Amino acid sequence: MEYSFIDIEQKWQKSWKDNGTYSVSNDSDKPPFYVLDMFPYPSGAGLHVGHPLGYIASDIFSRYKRLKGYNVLHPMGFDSFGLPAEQYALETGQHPADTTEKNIATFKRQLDKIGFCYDWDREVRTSDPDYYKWTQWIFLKLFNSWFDHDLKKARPMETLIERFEKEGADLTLKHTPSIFTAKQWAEFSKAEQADVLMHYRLAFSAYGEVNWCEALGTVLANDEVVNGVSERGGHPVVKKKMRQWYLRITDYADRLLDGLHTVEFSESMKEMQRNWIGKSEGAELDFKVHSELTSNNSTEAEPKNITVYTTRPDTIFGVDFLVLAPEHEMVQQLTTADQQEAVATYLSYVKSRSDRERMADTKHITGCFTGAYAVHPFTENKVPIWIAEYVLSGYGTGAIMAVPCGDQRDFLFASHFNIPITNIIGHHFTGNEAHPSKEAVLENSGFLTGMIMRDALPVAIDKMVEMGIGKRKVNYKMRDAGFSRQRYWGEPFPVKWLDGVATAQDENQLPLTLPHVEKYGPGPEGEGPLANIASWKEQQYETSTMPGYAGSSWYFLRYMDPKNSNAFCDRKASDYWGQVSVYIGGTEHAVGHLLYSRMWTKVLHDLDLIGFDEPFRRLVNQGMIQGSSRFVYRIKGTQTFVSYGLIKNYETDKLHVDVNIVNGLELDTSAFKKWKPDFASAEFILEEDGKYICGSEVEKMSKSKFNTVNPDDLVLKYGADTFRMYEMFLGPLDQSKPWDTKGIEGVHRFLRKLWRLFYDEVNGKIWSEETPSAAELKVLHKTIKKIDADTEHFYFNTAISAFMVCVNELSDLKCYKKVVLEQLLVILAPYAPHITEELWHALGHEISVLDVTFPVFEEKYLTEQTKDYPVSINGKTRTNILIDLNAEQSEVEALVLSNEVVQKWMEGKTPKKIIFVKGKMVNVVV
RNA sequence: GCCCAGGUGGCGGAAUUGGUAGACGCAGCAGACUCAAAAUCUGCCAUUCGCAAGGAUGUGCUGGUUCGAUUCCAGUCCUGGGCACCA
Repeated sequence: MEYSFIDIEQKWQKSWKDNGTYSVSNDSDKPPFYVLDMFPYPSGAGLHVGHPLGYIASDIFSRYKRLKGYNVLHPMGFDSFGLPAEQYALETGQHPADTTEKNIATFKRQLDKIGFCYDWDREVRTSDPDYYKWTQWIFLKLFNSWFDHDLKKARPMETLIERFEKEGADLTLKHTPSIFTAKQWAEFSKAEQADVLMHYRLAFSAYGEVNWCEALGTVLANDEVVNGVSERGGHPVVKKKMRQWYLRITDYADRLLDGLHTVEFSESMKEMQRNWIGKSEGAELDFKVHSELTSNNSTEAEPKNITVYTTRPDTIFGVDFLVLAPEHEMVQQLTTADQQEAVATYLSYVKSRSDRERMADTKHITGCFTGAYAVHPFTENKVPIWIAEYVLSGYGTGAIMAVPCGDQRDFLFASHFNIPITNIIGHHFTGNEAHPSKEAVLENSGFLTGMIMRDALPVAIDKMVEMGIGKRKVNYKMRDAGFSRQRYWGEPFPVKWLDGVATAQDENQLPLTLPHVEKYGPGPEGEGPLANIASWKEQQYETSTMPGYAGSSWYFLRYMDPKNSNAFCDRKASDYWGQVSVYIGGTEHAVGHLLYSRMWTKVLHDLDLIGFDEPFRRLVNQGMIQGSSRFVYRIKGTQTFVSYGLIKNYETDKLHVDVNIVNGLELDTSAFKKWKPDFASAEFILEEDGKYICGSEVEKMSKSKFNTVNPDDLVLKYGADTFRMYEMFLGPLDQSKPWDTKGIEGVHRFLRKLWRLFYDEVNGKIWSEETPSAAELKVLHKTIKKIDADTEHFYFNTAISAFMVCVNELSDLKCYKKVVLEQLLVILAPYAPHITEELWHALGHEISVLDVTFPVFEEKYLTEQTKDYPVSINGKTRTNILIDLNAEQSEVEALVLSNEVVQKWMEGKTPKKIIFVKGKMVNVVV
């Protein structure tokens, strides 16, 4: 009897569906276990082999936990708001809702073929009004909450208003724009009060910079800006200030850091989040602007101080200049008359540069002197004030004190502009490069001279505080998260602008549904497409929409109670399931999505809406499946293609070619001619052996690079079980690897070989009721042990090789015994659910192999008496000697030294030392 | 530029706690079965010297620690991911 995977897979997929095998109840005696995938954005290109990698892993794990006796929640849904659907709408005029619907249908059909155990009754879609009603509802919670720094938690705005009514605000209250008394508060106008409150709301509105493209009249995503111009049309892009919504995630910075101690994320993942949050401790320090300036710019009465942020106040005596971010608010005021023109030129240059360019391009040192000077607070020397793009306005105070002898960027800047460098660390500073250290002894440093820098740090701060020119300051690299987009395909804000005051809508009126628009282009003044709708504008609704991450910041909660129309998630449901037990997804979400969803969870927890404040107990990262692109080389201006080995002789253009018409590196030239009409008349210059060899490169898998492989084709040809196991067999889950279909045959052969343990071509059924031998039980239990441990740790590639070893060994032993085989089926079921279900029922079982218990490994079958010890002389293995496992050092030494090979290598010398590690090895040192 | 990860045969990878480098699989080679093919089975398969026995070299590169290093440390090169409006 043949292994006909197509029939088997169809049969069981239908059976599981009909019997509701995967439906999950919130009411069970079993302990809950929640396995979650990062839900996909349903792109128009459909699923490629990269998508299922994590889904297969989570599916295996879910089934494994089910066999281990858990009630497993394993849902799937779609992150269906987003930019690509809108861009597609712009190009084709098709409504994003329609294309999204279509794409989701394709995704679901493709996912189902792979045999995942999702409970589709719990599916969520972020673009569904029944879903985004609750996204808007949570937004209102954020809007109506503030972060109480005394209690370190979010509280309703009413509590803050009460406080203002009773006590007003003093400087101890973070964020307050001014100090006021209770009486003054009462006298504020509504707009003034709203303005103060806006400084506290967790979702707030403020002005911020966006990528502005004048020619397109629209705001662009970073992704849409390539080399400083718009991707569409290649128009110039500049930064522009616009009113935006933000989430006050910075208030949660410390809790986001602390929370990392309570979760199982990889150390590198935690490290990335810590670096993103970027907590640093230092000081803010005021520099007086030199009085010369007042005479130059006499209109300004009093020169302000420049406040810099530094993590190294100990290096204060090494300050040779100050640098302001070009966007710093004091730049205009500081610039002297003769520097006006130079500064203006520099500012227009900076406006065209992205933050990324500004940080990455350290080879070109740019900057401009303002003409102004500050006064050093201790030496009273004149310190020139510069502006430069390497100082970013968003970090610290947007101004730094430059210490060239200790900071490499400052050093390069000083060298480039010939600014004299003060040395405060003696011989540590060579004059060729900066010496960034905290261990050097300070010289030439006034009251700090003679101290080690590390010790001088607090002394310096104390002195600055005492003089009233500085204070300790904790700083975060993380900024508040931009939360609005001038786009159509996202959640509308349930907010109206009444007399310039953002006014939250009543939650009973939710959802505020996304209205239909005629065109998807921008509104006037760079507003979103919603601004083109007269009725929307008349009602004074906010015209921007929420960003992609809004819906994905809480979807894991909705799965617990997906149909609830009275709450985002019933408290009983979230208390039953609790945190996500294991969350699986790519590291590309390391900082964005994970931080946002962690923040939302903390807010919901603070407001007592859920019982946990970290969403994900354990995080498993899968690597990216990369595409292996192939290239052909066309001689410029012709239809002649040159094989890779010969391209040096010609001037060629490099073109992507479909990987599916290339075998290894050899192009199928006739398939190539048929591939695109343009190439029908293609001619080739071939290698000596008559082949056309393609170039290759590893890149992101994408339709435009013609390097995608569709899982449907593979499932059709080899079956879902083979496909699932092959994806897992490729390598460690967390490692990125290029896709190569070549090896899939091996896994398919393995499943057929498994099949032949049950069925013989001639005799049909061959399994027996015989009692297994010790050797057979050893093979079985060795495998159970390995599979159990590897599955728990997501080491699926080694688990699969253990299955292969097991089936190879059972075949060699001609073991067709039911007792052994049925246990093998159970442990294999998570990996290959279809074939195991088929064989399990063939063995006579009525219930599904999903609902049995994972076999228990028993040590007694594995115990060994002896070991074939590797014996090395001076660390080089020379021979193996079979020794009793219980043998002690002295016995072993005697056995080893009497060995012929050992004696030969010892060349008659006496051993200095014999190292014996029980159960491992012996090493003789001569 | 900054942050994170990775670099082992022709290829994907294994060695999970410092202890026999190359498990398992692909590709390849030789053979068995077959009229033939497919399927299946058996053997070989890091490089190099050697008829062989056996030896030397070998985990990106340069050093270090150790009886012993793919594994630990320092430096360096290369590749991939992220860097705040792609998701």
